[in-house]
Formats: sequence, C-alpha cells, structure tokens
Amino acid sequence: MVRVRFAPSPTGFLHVGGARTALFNYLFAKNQNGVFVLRIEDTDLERSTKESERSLLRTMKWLGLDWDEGPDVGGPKGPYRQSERLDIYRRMAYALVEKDKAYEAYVLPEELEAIRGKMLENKESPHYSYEIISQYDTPERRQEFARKGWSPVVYFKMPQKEYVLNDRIKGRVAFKEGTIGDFVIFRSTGVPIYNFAVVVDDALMEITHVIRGDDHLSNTLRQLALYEAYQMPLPEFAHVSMILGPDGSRLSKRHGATAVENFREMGYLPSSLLNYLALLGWSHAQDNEICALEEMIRTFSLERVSSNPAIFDAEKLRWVNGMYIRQLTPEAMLENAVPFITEAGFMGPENVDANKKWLLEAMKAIQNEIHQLDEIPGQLSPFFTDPIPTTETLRSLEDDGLSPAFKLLYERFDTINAWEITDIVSTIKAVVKETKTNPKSFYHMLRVVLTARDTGPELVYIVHLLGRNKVLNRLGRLGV
RNA sequence: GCUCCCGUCGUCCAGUGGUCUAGGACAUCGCCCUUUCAAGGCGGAAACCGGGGUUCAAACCCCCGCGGGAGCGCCA
Repeated sequence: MVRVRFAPSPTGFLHVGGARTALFNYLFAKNQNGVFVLRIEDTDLERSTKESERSLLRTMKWLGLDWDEGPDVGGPKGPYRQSERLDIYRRMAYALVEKDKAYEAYVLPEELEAIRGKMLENKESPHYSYEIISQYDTPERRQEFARKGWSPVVYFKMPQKEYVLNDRIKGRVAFKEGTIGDFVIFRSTGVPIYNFAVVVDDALMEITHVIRGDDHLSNTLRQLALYEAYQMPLPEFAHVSMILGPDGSRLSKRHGATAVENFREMGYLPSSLLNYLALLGWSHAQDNEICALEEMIRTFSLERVSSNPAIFDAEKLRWVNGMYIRQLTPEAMLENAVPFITEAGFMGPENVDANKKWLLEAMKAIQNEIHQLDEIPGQLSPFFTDPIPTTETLRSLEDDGLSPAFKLLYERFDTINAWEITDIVSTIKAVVKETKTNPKSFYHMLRVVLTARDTGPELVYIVHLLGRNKVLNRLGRLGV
C-alpha cells in the first residue's frame, strides 16, 4: 500500500510551491490507490501558529486536495501534529544514545560559535565531532547544567562514509564522505530538529514515498544516515524542483502573488490553479495541457516529472483560468461570481435569486471576456452605474453624421413590441440600413453611448441586459 | 568556501543514440471570422550554454568549463 504525506509547517499561507508538492503527492497517492497523509510540522515554536494551520487546511480543502489521515480527521498512525509527538521523539533520540549512535552535549552555544570560527579560520569545513563536543562533557559541566536546569542537546554521530540515494526524479545522487559532521537531533528544549523528526515520523507513519521539494535534497544525507542507524527500511524519495520567480531566483513574495489564497481572491478557480501547477514540472503523455483533476490522477507518474526548476508564468496561469471559465455552465459561473458581484456592491446576496435570470444571461455575455473572476465587476459596472456621455462623445456623434441613425434608433426602440434579442438585432440592422450609416462607427458609438467604453460583451447582450428604460434614457439624453 | 541539483524557443513542457531541416503550449507577430475588444480558427518568427571526447551517428552518453538554483542553524 502506497502511503505519501504532505508535511507543511504552519508558519504562513500555503504558497504555490507547497501546493504543487501537495498536488504531486495527492496525484501519486490517488493514482496508486494509496493513502494521502497530512502532517503538521510545527516544531518551530517561534513561528508556528494555529491560525496558519487553520488557513493551511482551509486552503487545501478549497483546492480539493483531501487527505485520508491528518490532524483533523485522525488516523491509525497519529497524532499528525509534531507538537503532539514530543515524547516519541525523545524516546527515539535516547534509543540512539543508548546504542552509542548519538550523544548528549554539554556545550554552550557561544563555545560552539568559537569552535566554528576557529575551523573556518583554519580553512576547515566547520564540522563538529564527538571528539570536539565530548571535551565539554565533564562532571562539573553536568553539575552546572543540572543546577541551572538546562538540558543537554543530543548530537547524532554522523558516520563518515559515502551515502547514495536513488531518487525517483533526480536519479542516482552520491554524497561524498565527510560532507557533514555530527548534527543536533534533539534540542535542549525537548523539541526535535526537523531532520530527525521527519525520519521518525515518516518511518512510524509508514510512509512509502517521500515526494517533496528539492531544497530538501541535501538534507536527505542526514536522513539516510538516521534510517541506517535505526535499521529502518528506506522510503522511496522523489525530489521535485523548485518554482522560481521571473528573475530565476526562488519564488517569493517580492515576485508578486505567491499564496494560494491570493489567487483565490483574484478569481482563480481551484481546478485551473491545480492544472497549471501540474504543468509546471509534469507533462501529460498525450500532451493534454488542459486536463481536470480526474484526468491527472489517471495519467500521473513520477517518470513524467521533470527535474529542472521552473519559472512561474503568471500569464499562462491566467490563460488556463480563462479556459476553465469558458468551460463553466452559466449556473456554475454565477455561483463563482456571486462573491465578486456582492462585494462590488451591485446587489446583496439576498437579491441574487430574484435576479437569477438576468444574471445568468449576464454570465453568458461576459464569459468570453474574462480570465479572472475579479474582472467581473468591471464588466458588469455599465449595468449598475450610469455613464454620462462626455462632450467629446457628443461631438464625434455629430461629426461622424451618426445623429440621424441614433434618432431613428431611439424611435424604433421606443415602439418595438418585445424586448427580445432577435428583435433588437433586426431593429439595429434595419436602422443602419435605412439611414445608410457606416456600421462600424455606428456600432462603436452605440457601445460608447451605452457603456462609456469601447470594449466589453457583445452589443446585443448589452442592449438586452440594460433593458428598454435604461437604453432609451441613455439614447435620449444625446439631444439628437 | 564546501556539498548537491539543474542547463532545449522569452516562459513551461516533449525529446531517453539515427524517424530532429528539433515537436506542442503560453506570450508575441500576421491573417481570417466579426459591430469594437475578446473568444475562436489559420499561419509566422523564435531554442539544443561552451569546449573536448565516445560513436559510423549525439539535444540525448562521458569529462572539463561557464551559468543558474539549493543546502550547509538548538529553522523547516
């Protein structure tokens, strides 16, 4: 049984890189009929917050990446929050001490600094070893620690040998002997260090495949040594490359929106965000770029995950979102649009039902015009505001000789029986023909008069949606 | 500095020794459709980081450069 996990630390919003890692884990699990575990890595007491954890779960749910085991739903291998597993880590750390594979250290941080500085001065790699650290392990020191109520930290004895990792994405990765020295696994505060906690958790939670960002690749050396020390079976590793900003450096806030939450606010659909993120590193065997979650699950494989870093292309994401918006039924589009419509103040949520018919037509009218849901208020505003024509508009109406046509159009609209799309179209066409007006400039002017802009939905939709009263009102004040 | 990863159009991805005069997508340019913009359709321009090998044959394999990224904390 395949078991994978996504293990974010609750120190802020879920960003797109994390979302992609989560997605790859999810896709792999579902493709293999496996289990997707969510684990909260909150051993950094300083930075972890409950609020971040809540927002993380909320965002994951919004994306539709549901987990089988996790802090909220529980599961057989819990708890799923590292802060609730502290006793386990202590036990595991001291098991290593007993086997002489780790040791307590009674060094002070400033002493460590001094050692480090000296090694750097001698142009040595700043690696700690038992020989160095144990010098401080004297009876006097132990007494001093005891007296002051300090706990020793636990260092892991890093075996000096070469380690080889067979990564599912990177291939064979060899870490030379002597790359790193001994390292801390357990803090004096009773909280474990990341590299230690992951190994303990992944092993105990019986994770079979570790799919994560390649910023963890170098860490894997430590983890390999720990698995070996415990004689525990190694999971498969798959290191996905980083997402970079347009300047080629690691994607961060200074590149603009990076939190999934930001994209939700801008009117991105979860499906398009997921689809785009998958495209960033993974490729469909048949080149189907636009494919929904189901299709991705069906066709996902680690073999088709690329090993090079990818620059985040907001333009393409936008295009993908446009594709998904256009696939929406008017009903689905309206459902997604409601928050944006109410927030713009066009109508309260309680009025949506009463205006449903009109809103659905409006959705159809603007569906091809937008790439993000937050463009909806702009598209709809001519229906809810009253754009006054500028003197410039009035002058060009005169100059282009369009006045007679507009006069006739007013009369016809005033007397037309039914206000239906077909009637509106035939009326407009007849007016243009009868007055021998240049269609192009007439249509453009009509748009400007009705909406005060020169882009937007199809004109007939605008006329129809505006309704006879508003149309006559806006035409009537032209003074033609 | 040390260690590790990566290097195909501006960007993402395909390509796993011959089928590559290198393919697709976004963006870009042009044309068509059309009442403008958009959407849609058609077409164009655009890339194998450099140098050495290996081989009958290299974008694909090896080495060396160069460039980019990551990690080297009682952060994760």
